[in-house]
Amino acid sequence: MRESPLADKRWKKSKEAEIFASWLKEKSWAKPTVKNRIWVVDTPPPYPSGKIHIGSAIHYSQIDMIARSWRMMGKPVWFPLGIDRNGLPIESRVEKDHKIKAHQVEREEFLEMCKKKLDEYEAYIIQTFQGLGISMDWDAPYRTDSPEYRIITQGTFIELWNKGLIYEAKRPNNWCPGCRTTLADAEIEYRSGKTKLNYIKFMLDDGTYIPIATTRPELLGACDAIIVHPDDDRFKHFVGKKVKIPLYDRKVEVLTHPEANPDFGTGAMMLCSYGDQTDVKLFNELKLTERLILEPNGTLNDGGGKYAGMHTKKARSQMIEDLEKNKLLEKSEEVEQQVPVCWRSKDDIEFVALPEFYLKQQAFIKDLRKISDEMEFHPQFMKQLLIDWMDRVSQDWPISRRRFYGTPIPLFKCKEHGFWAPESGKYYESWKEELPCPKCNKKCKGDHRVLDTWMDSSISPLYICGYKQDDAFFKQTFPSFVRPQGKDIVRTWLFYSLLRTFQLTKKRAFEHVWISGHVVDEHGKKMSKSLGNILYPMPMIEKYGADALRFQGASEAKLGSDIRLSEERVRGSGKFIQKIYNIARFVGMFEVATKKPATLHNTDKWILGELNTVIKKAITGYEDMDFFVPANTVKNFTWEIFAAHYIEMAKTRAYAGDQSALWTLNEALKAILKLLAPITPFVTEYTWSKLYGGSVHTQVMPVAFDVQTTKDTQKLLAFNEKLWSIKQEKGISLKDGIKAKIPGDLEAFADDLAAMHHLE
RNA sequence: GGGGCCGUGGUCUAGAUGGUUAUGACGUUGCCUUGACAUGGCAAAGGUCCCCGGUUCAAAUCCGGGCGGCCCCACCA
Repeated sequence: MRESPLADKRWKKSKEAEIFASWLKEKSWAKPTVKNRIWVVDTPPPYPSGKIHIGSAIHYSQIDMIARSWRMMGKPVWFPLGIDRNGLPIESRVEKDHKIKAHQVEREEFLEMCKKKLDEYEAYIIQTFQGLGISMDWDAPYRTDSPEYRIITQGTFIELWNKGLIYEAKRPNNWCPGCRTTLADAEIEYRSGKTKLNYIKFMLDDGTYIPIATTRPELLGACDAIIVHPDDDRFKHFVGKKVKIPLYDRKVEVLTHPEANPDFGTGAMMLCSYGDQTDVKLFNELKLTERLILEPNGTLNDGGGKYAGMHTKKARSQMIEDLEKNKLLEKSEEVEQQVPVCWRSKDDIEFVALPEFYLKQQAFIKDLRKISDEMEFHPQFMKQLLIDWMDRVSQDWPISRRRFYGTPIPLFKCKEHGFWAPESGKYYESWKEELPCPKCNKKCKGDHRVLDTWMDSSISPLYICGYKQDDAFFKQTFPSFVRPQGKDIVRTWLFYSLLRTFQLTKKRAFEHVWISGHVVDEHGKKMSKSLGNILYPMPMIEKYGADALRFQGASEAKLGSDIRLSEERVRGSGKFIQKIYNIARFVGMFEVATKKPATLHNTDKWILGELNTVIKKAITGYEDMDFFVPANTVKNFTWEIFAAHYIEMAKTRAYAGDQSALWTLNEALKAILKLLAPITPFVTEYTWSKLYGGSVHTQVMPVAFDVQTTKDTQKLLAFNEKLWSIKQEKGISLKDGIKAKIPGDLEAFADDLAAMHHLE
């Protein structure tokens, strides 16, 4: 017996910060210096938005569990931190905060404002992540807006440009009026809402009319044809005739096309440039005259006639009113509609044709499908999200954005020779640079546009592996070990990363892809401002500790399922953290027995046998990166069997100094601490270092003990519970003596059971 | 319209390859300061495992159909 090295009666959460500080000081997670394979985690670079959702906190904690557990399985893991700093949200933030519009100030000045804001938000991310105990390489964070990173982004652009995989084209595309930029299909979401389907009369000269149904009357000014189905007898006599566009003086022809569904609306539809993708397709197919009546800010231009200057929504209501006045509106009915919106600003998407750069992707789908089969998905079923998206890619990727805070497009335009790319390996701020044309030596202006931010984030697996920076490191690391990410960005980050990596290397980007679900509230509802159910990580950490939050994140749901979270649940997990501490405190009361005794007591053999099963199951879980398995397996064993039954049985021998009991207590505790270390890094580190010295995180995962797993567990538990129950019925204390017979098949544990229950 | 996931006590949840009293948490009730732990321990109450049919000696677990929920995808104006 001795004073337990764990003097405090309770686990103090304030220890977490001290422990983290010492990890930082020792640079515990620096880039491995080994000669062979290095296991690189392609961390999702968080975007500094000023807030951190508790879902992100759980998400990154789980990714940390991947890094920690694989380190403890003997792999040299590098877990870098990246910060995703390019893109629109920061621009909107700055515009709001300073009450300006980006194009109203000098570009240089605007960029500086964005950078300052990003730095501020970034510090908050780092503070939160460190509070969570995340074991990233804190000395070498990369930033996607740094010149070093942008050199690589631009370098890969130039490489693909030179290969002929990037081209410029003017075609109607998704346009976000709020963000004033073209968007890729992957950046579009759909919002369901009610809208009016208006039945409008297109008059013929003879006073008859053809009715068409539309949800977008504001585009009448861009109408260039009416179509009806070829087999639709109702409109046969209209085909080939000219009808007058309501509210406008122009006439358009009635054509036939199978795209018109006789069962929808009136069966006749108008084609306008551009109401939706169908319009885009048919304008092209029928060679109609394009009229672009929408301005980039979402208002109508002169093509809108007297509605010029109005925003589409205003124009719509005004025109409906005018149609009604002129008796050109048959009726309006409410319909349910899926409206495409911008995934960032949630503005309604318009279709606008502007010259943009495109990266070829359709031609690579076949190869990417093959590549997908070479990667292991955790969980397996998430692979379907990727396959589904690839099956639906219908056009090339528009990659240029008419914004400011992004990687400048490294292209220069010669009036005579067109666009050309400079040498890679240098950072080009093209929008303010001029270079001589390589053909005619005339000064060329750089392009003013920037790249879609997915163009830079999608090369993270290449960047961190040292692509075009450190060939030796690249050989040790590529393809990277694992891509962890949320399911919501499969069609963007995952798909684009695979595409870009394949185009540049002809290889898969990752060995493993790990995809997690969302964190939702305790009833499975999405956390949102309007529901008032949002939780933030820092208050939770301060109240219950990072270990409690992390354990909750690991034990609540299987990999890929949504994780339910509430303060109640986190508090519940905190109890288990305390339990671990109490068990360690108990074991610490005895001198550490490091020498294995020649023979082990049957009770000790039994618990080690049970522990063997737990070790095997937990490690299988870690290999599959599913922390639900180790978290719950180890917790149940530790609490329900090891603490509740084994410790009580072995206690008397422990106090008597029995070496078999003491050795077993220590070895079992060590195994438990190691198995839990990736999930609850703080309490395990503290107790391990106090009892055994050093860090639990540099240990390797436990291996099975040399004992047979017995079938005694259920019988032992039943016997103990029976006696506890009897004592309760009799109203006597647990320490009181009782007469009872030990069943024959528990004879091997007779002495421990007799001592535990005070059998007479 | 297509696809995915799912439907287990008041609430939430576990349950490869079908097998005796269906797991755990939170909550509820009762007892207990037992030489780690009262922010604890022990015990107890509480379930038609969504419904119908099938396969089987045996189904929460497999198959078919239905009902319901969540999510993703999709150009029906």
